Amino acid sequence: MAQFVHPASQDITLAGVLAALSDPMRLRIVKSLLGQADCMSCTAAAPCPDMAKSTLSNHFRVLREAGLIRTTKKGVEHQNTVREADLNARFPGLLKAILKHAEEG
Amino acid sequence: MAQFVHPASQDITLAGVLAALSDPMRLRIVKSLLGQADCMSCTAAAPCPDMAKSTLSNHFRVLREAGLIRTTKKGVEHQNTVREADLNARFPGLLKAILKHAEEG
DNA sequence: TTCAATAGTCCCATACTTCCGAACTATTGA
DNA sequence: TCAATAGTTCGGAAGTATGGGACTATTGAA
Repeated sequence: MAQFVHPASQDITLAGVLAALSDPMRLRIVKSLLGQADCMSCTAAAPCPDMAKSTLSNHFRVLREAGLIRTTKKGVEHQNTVREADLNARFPGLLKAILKHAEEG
Repeated sequence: MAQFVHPASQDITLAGVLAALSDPMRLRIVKSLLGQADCMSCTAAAPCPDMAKSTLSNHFRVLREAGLIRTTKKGVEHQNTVREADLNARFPGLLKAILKHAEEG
């Protein structure tokens, strides 16, 4: 899946993670993804239906480049998952501590 | 001290806190402030000596408006403290979880 | 096969932020 | 009263985000 840029887990930075999650839309995307056991397509995880496709795509790119999610292509959809294990290995407890406080939904 | 804008603790938002801390310089400022028992002036907490005064001032404004620090004026200096109690009341465990991973220094 | 539909990405113009230097304010101390 | 110090505010240049439209890739149906 060389078409997507996924940083190695040791390259995930604290500032990068915080910057990625500091956008309420992206926080909601990550929360959606964690709520699902399975992968989700971009549109399925979209925080609001009226967001432009390009903007949504951009948010996913930011999350990917920050190392928060991994995207693989399956047919016409892209499957996204939170890189929970990598994140917990790099910054133990951080993701949980942040998402605990993300608004209910 | 009406000259500074300090949000009420219930107005502190998760996105605001994350955005404020997603800048490495501001993360270092907060880390410096927490390392001190006492208040610190802006320049004393400055993350690097060659940063423009206006930039530093702006970082402190962002931290203030996000509710991370409180600033009071004392003579020619401004005294800054982290609003630890407010933050812990609003988002228990968050500040600690983030700063635990901030680079050593 | 070809064609339409679907899911995302890429590109670009506009709008918003951030950074810094310079000018400004406020306080202190000589 | 004047110089020095600590920050703030302003304005322009550089960077970043947004969303519309064109583009690519895959699927499923005719």
